[in-house]
Amino acid sequence: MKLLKQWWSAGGGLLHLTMLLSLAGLRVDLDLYLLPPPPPTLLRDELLLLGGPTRSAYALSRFPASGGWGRAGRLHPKGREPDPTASLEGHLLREVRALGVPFIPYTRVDAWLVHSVAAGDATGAHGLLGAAASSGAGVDGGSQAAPGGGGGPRAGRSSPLAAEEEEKAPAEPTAQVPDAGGRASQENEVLREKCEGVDDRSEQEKNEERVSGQKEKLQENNGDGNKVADKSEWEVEKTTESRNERHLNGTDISFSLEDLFQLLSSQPDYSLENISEDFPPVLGSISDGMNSSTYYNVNFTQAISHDVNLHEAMLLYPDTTFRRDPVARTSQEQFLQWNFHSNPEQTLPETNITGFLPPVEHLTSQDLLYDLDANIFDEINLLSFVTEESFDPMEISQLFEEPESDSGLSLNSSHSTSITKCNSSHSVSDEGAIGYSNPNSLSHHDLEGAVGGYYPEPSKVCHMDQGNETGLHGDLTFQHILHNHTYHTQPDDPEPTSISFSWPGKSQKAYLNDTDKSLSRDEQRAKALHIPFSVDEIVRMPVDSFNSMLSRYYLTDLQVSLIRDIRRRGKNKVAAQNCRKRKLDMILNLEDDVCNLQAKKETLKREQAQCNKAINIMKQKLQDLCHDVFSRLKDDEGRPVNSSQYALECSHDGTFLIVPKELLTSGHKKEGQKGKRKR
DNA sequence: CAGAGCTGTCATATC
DNA sequence: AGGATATGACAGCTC
Repeated sequence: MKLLKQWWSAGGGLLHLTMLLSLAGLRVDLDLYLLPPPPPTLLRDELLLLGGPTRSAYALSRFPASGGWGRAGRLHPKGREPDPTASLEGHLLREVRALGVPFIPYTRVDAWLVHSVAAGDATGAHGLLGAAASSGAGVDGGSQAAPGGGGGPRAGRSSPLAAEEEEKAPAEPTAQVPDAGGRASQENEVLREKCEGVDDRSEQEKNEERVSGQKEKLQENNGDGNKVADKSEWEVEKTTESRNERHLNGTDISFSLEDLFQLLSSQPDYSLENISEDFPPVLGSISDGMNSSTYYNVNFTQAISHDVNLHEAMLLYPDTTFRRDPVARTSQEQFLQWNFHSNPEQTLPETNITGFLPPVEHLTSQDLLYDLDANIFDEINLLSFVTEESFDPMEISQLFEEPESDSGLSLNSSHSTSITKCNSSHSVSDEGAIGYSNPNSLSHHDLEGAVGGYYPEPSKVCHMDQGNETGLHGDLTFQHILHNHTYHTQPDDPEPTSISFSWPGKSQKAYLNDTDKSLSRDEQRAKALHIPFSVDEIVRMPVDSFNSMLSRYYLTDLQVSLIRDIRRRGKNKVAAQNCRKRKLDMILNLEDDVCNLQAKKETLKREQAQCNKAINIMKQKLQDLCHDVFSRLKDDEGRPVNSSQYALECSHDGTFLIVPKELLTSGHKKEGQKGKRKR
């Protein structure tokens, strides 16, 4: 604790705290992963505390004015409100605040932490585990597990996992601080050999033992563990929520970072065993008597000493720290390099540590850290919204800042938003939707298009750990949905079935950026907030289904707001496209009409010309006829009739009259007035 | 670099 | 009255 204070005061920063926790195997990540967004109130408050302007005023402006931790609002279908403090975040916040740290971001705890929940260890036997699972990996947040309950503050130490590992571990000499890299390497080798010699079982065996051990411990500590395990999910939620309430009342709030570290040291999978393979043996123990694991022989104090200053690390690794090198290292390796090698000349062992941190589907804060800049603390709050490995705070900030958006709906668009299924043997099609139980409304394709999300059933939360498939097989179907947020950029991309994922031909960041570029902004937003539906679903969903979906599933206000925005924008986008299409059609139709009318006009003109021509012909014929008639006519005196003075007029009875023109003109005025009849 | 075209989004009107 | 739809206007992006 003292070191933590020093570390913080030295500018180590929050990120280092999270990194340390992450190194310790807890994997307290800056990204949310399974977590809902952080509480807006906290975000605002902590932003103020941080004193840094947010780059996402837009995002903040969209935050609901109220809300609790994470999925505030709907923790349970019955409407039970969540326990705002029943979470690891709450613990950490209090703990770190006690250290004078103004802010701790929303954290992510997954992997083995979740196992305790999935295995029915909701009694809080692991204390922190329960808290972590309840807040982080627990899909249903605090309703799932009892944070710090049951097992009490030292639950981590009494963890069956810790006990189990301690039994397996040989007596290890007291950790010593390495004085040089070479010595550290030697010790590391020795340590690795010991570890390998002791723990040569398969991961699956260990996981099975862990699960069984958790259950046993559950029975020991709570006595009703089986009852809890046998209870319905809703009942389990009630039980754990009641524990949360107890926790709220302060009866068992004594979790500390020490506990956290101790607990971490007892976890075999993700922490020290693997760390020890790749890092100099950081020996010794936490000075305050923390029951550090002798088996793993890792000292967080040393880790802290190696990882003193974020800014220093940034200066030392200006090029590599925040850039993913696709060829030489995985992101985890880079992170470790950044985190542990304050000496730039000290090279990182090229050991594959993917067993420590599954890369693709579990890119964690380490990944984020590459993208953080010197103003990283201004972005920490935004990191809280980051739920995907490919997001960095800038991206998230921009996501919510940029006024223009691409909801990903296009008449011709075919964004590939499918979730990569790491294990193709587990289909999601027959398990219903991700928090969307209407089988008629959600197809398999829709599921693949879901942008993120979690399943609201807390009991189904578990980490996608291959070693635990035997014990948690029934839940694995959802694990792909819950934990695998890798998105194909190419539909034909082979499914990443291996934990060791290599970024194809380009840097990880570039790859992720490209991947994200394939997603619309709304899709990215939905992904960031773990909206358990695809944008396409949200938009195309019928109104009734949409409304029932909003009311049926645990969605935070922010999620609901985003979903509605996505639907509104998507609908409007389609409407705008249709409108433009109609407008274009109208324009085209009008152009056709114009052409048709012009053609008709020309036809009429031609007809008119022909008629005029015919009329002229007729007039000429009439004139000739009249001339011929008058040439033959004689008056009474035998003189020829002047055609200029007289005109022929045909009467009704067929007779012709020779009428003087002046009479003809006046006769028009006076009908019936006729001249003299001529023959 | 300017401009046209396309697209997404918002505000508002209309249904 | 409220939601869905239509549309004008604007801005960003691409060519």
